[in-house]
Amino acid sequence: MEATLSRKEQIEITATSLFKKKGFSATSMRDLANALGIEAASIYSHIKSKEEILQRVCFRMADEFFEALDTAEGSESTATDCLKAAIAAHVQVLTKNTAASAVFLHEWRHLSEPHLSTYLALRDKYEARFREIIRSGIEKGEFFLADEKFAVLTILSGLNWIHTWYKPEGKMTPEEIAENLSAMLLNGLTSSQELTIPDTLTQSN
Amino acid sequence: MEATLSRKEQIEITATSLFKKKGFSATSMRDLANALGIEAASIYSHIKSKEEILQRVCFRMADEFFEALDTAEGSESTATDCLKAAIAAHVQVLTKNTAASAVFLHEWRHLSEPHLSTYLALRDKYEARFREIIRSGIEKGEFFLADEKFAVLTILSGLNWIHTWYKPEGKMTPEEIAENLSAMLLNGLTSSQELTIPDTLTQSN
DNA sequence: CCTACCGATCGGTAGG
DNA sequence: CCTACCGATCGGTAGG
Repeated sequence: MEATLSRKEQIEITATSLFKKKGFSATSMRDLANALGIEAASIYSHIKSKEEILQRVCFRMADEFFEALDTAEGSESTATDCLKAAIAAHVQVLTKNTAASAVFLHEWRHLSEPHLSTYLALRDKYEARFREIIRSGIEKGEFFLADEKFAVLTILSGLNWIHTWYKPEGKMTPEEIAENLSAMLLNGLTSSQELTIPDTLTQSN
Repeated sequence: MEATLSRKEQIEITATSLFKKKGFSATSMRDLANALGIEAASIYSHIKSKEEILQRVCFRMADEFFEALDTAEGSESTATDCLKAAIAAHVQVLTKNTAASAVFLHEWRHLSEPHLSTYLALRDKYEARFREIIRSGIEKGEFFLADEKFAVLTILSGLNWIHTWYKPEGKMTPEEIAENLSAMLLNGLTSSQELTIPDTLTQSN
């Protein structure tokens, strides 16, 4: 599997993992070089700057989130099913690469302009898609709430902790995680639509 | 108001705000000195190290969260009311000081040992208190879910984005925010227990 | 991909 | 609270 990775891809993957663990600012190019087994100066034959790595990770992840959402929104009729599909799509992307997800969610503020503004605009566009799903659900009488923006941010925030503990070898599949989250967020704790989920989760931290 | 603050408190408050905006690692002592209008070396007459500031903020916030939870849990009978009170208490602490909350939630990983382990143990203890509320609610037939740990992390994650946009002069009070969040998390989007909340929120970012 | 190196900046100390 | 300064480390370049 690793044999087919270019040096540039290896650098990106290793950097992403370090950025997740220590944060972008606290990760030095010498840390990265050390993890790769080369000298710091050698990294610059493959990338232009430390920030370029961050940019590539952030915007690649943004692409993936939009692509997953496009597919999810395509075929659903009710707002409820559409939201469930959007949640499942979001969880799929988060679990597919937890390190890149963590960097996307937490390290974007170290982007310089104009990349920072681009990033924030993309994020707002993504949230707007969710807002529209909620709004249409309210209109159709499927959802009951006063404020779409508030609801969307609560939902996304309720999904975006998954990267902290998810491991592919854990007991829950991404599909099961998505179902569980949809059930909690759509029906709440007090609804009796219980789910059958293994009660042992992969430990966080 | 500011007149009664000691220099040490001024340093802590200014540092907290910078740590929130730029992150702990990307904030230099010269940034901090500049914001205070003094020389970097002068800061060290009041504090021992940069990390000491982070430690003080993190553990003071931990204290506040526990204290608020103690009060909340004191007087409630049903698990539902207890959870609502715990959510309201958590939101109160988050909104009382958004900068310190952001540092508490996101910068703790820059703590060195043994502080890091202490921090993680405290966080687990806090989460365990929520788990116990949920567990007792399941036992009493108030809540329906398969996994307390998963539920608690989703709930807390659904609350912990508030510091990114809350401003005291905004349209929603902390009490209204807490009610809104309790309604979403306990009843879900599909329940018709609608709330009357101003539909204009303080803008995020 | 390496050696050799750059200027800038880091957290922090000495001594007043 | 300041001046003066420390050794270490930073991101990055030159030249091979």
